[in-house]
Amino acid sequence: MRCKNTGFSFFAGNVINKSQSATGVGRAILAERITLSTIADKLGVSTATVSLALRDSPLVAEATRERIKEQAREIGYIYNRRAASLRTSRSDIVGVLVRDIVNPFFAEILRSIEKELGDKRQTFLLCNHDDNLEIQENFIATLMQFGADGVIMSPSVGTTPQDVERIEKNGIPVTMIARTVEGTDIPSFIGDDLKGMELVTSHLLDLGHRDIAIVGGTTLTSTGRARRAGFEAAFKKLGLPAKALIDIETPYDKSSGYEAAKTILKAEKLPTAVACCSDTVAIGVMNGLREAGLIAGKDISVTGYDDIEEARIAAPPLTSVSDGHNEIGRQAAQALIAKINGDTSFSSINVVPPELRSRSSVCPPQS
Amino acid sequence: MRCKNTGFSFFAGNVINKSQSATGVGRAILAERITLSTIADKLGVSTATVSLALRDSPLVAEATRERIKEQAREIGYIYNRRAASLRTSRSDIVGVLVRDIVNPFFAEILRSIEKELGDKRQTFLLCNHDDNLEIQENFIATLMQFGADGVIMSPSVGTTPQDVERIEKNGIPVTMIARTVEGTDIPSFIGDDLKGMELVTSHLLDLGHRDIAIVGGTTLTSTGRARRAGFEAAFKKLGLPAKALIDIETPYDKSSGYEAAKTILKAEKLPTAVACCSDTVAIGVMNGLREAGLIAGKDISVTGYDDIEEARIAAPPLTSVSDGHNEIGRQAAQALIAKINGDTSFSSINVVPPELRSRSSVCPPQS
DNA sequence: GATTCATTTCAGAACGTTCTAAAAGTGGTA
DNA sequence: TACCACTTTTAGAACGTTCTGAAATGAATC
Repeated sequence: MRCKNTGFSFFAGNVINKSQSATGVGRAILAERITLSTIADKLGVSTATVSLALRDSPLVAEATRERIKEQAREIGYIYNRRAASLRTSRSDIVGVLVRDIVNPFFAEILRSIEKELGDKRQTFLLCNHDDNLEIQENFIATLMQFGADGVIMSPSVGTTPQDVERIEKNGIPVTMIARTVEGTDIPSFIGDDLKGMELVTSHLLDLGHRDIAIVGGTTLTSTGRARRAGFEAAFKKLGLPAKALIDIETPYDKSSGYEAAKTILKAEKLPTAVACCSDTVAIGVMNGLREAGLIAGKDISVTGYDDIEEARIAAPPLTSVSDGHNEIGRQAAQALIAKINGDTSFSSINVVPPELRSRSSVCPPQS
Repeated sequence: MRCKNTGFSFFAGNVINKSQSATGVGRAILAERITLSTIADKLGVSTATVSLALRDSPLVAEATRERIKEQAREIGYIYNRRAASLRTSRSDIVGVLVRDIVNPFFAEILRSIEKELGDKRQTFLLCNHDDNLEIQENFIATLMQFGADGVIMSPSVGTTPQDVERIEKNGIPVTMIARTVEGTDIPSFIGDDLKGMELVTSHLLDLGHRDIAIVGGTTLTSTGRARRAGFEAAFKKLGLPAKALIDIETPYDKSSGYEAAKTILKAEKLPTAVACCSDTVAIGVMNGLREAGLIAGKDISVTGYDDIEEARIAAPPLTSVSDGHNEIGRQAAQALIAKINGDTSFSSINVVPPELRSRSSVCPPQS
C-alpha cells in the first residue's frame, strides 16, 4: 500500500540544555522527550489536568492553569499534534490542489484562502497537480493518510465525479475553485467565464475588430470551453459569424503565450486583435509579438483574462477581465469551514460576476 | 500554548458503500473505520502480520502477504500516518520556508527540491515567510508539532543563530538555500553572489558604462550585501571609484522594479545601465522604463540576476547571471537526506559557481 | 452532622500503528 | 525421538494526546 519503506531512519535523541531555566542548574542533561506527563509529574497533577489547562479549559482552576502554563513554557514543552490528531480525528490540515502555484492566478487565490483560513490555525498541504491525474490522485491519498480536515481543489483535467466523491466518502469535505466537475454537487466557486469572455470580446468587436485570434486554455476544461463559448456569444450577439481567425490551445503560462505569438506571426492573415484566455498567456503573447516589432495597443490589440496584479504593470498595461479570484478563494474557504462544521446547505455552482478592466493594450484595428 | 481551540468540530462518521465488494453484499453499512485489525480479523491473522505485510517485509510469507494486500485493497484500507508517525517519530514531512513562492526564483528551486525528495515519499509543508520573523517562527513551531523530519529554509531577514539552532536542538535537521545565517554551522547552499554580480557588472563596465544604477535587494540580507560588494568589486578591479550612480533597495518582485524605474526616471542624471539584483526586479524595471519610452538594449541597458526561465522570453531577452538555483535546490535536498540519516560531515558554506548569460537587454552606453 | 450542589481533579481507556521478544511451525540431521 | 536451525507468526506494550465517567473537595443548606 502507501507505506513503502523509504530508507529513512531518524532518531530524535534530543539534548536539551537547561542552563537557562530559572533554577539555573546549568547542566546539559539528556532529555527524555517532554510530554504532558513530564509537566504533570513535576507539578503533581494528572495529565488530564495539564491537557485541559493548556487548552484554556474553564474546568481547571485559574491558579492551576497558570502554574501549568508557566512550567510548560519553562521546560520547552512542544505540543504533539500527531498524538492529538490520532485521538481526535481532527488534523487541522487542509489540502489545496491547484494546477500550478507558479501561476499568479492561483498564487493570488491561495493568498486569499490563506487569509481566510489562517486564523483558524489550519496548516496547508499544497499540491501542483499540473493537470496530471496521477499526481492528483497520489496527493489525495496522502491527504487521507494525514486525515485532512478538508480539501479545496481546482480539479485536474479529466477528474471524474467518482474521484471527488471518494474523498467525501472518506469524511473529507471538498470545495472547488475556478473549475468544476460536471456530475457532482460539490460546491464550486467560479467566475462567469462565458460572461467575462463575452465582455472583453464585445469590447474588441465594438472597436471594429473582426479578425480576432483566441489563445490559451483547452476545451478539455470547463473553463476553456466556457471562455470560448463567451467569445462566440459576443459575435452572435452582433449577428456576426462566430469564428475565431485562429484558435490556439495552450497551457496558461507565459512561455506558451510566447510560442503562440510565433505561430500567429506565421499565419497567412494576421489578426488585428488577440484575445487571450489568461493574463499570463497574454503577457507572453505581447512579448512574442514585440520581438517581431508589433507593439500591443499600437499595432495590434491584446487582451487577457483574470486581472492578476501584473496586468496593471505590464508594458503596456493589459486590458483584462477581473474574475474576482480573491473573492473566489475567500468564499471557497468559508464554505469549506461551514462544511467541516456540518453545514450542507450549499448550491453546487456559485458564480462571482466578472468585470472588464480596460487598459492600454487595446486600440482600434490597424491595417 | 499552541493548542487553541479553533471552534472546529469534525466527526468522521464515514459511510462506506460496500456494494462493489466481491462478495456483492450490496448494502450500505455504517462502517467502523477500517484499520489494520479489520483486515487482521477478517483473515484470522494478527495486526503485526498485517502491518509487516503491507510494508513488504520479507518476514511474512509470500502467500500471506498477497492475501493481506488483496483484502486491504478490497475493503479500501487507508494507511493512518498519524498513528504510524506517533509510534515511529518519523513523519515524512519536510518543511520548506522561502520568502515568497510567487517569486519564480524560489518556485524553480522548490521544483528541484520536489524532484529530489519526491521519490522519498516526503510531503512538503510550505511557508512563505515574507521576511517576517513572526510568520517564520509560527511556522517552525507548527513543524515541530507535526514532528517534521527536516527543514529546508531560506531564512527570513533577521533570523538569529539561536532561531535555527532551536530547530536542530529539537532533533530536526536543517539545511539552507540561497541565504545563510552568520554564526551557525548549518550547511548552506548558495550562489556566489559576489562573483556573480562582479561578472555582470564587469560586463557593463567593459562596454563602457560608468553611470550605473543598482536596484533590488537590501543590505539586511547576506545576499543583498554580497551582490552589492560584487558590484563594487568590478569597479575596483578596473581602478575606478566604486560608486553606484543610484542605489535603490527593494523587495525582489516586479512591482518593486516597476516603482524603482519611476524613481530612476526622476533622477537628475540618468544612468546608462541598471544592474538589478534579481530578474523579477529587472523585468519590472524594463516595463517601467518602457512606459517612458526607454527600451532596454537600445536606449539603456538592464541586467538581472538568477536567470529564471522568464529571462529568456522577456522582451527583450534579459542579460542575467545563472546562479545555478536548480543545483542549489538539489544539493540542499540531498544534504538534508544525509543529515536525516545521521551524516554530519557537511561544510557550512557550499558555493555553486555563477555564469553570465549574455542576451539583448544590454548595449553600449547611449547618450 | 448529614445532605446537596458546584467546582475541580483524576484514573484509565482509547486512537491505530510499529516494534520487541518470544512462540510456533517446518524440515533436516543425528 | 531429540535436537537444531530457520522461517513465519504473534501478544502486547508503547507512542502522547483527549475524553468519559467518576471521585475528591469545598461551600452552602437543611
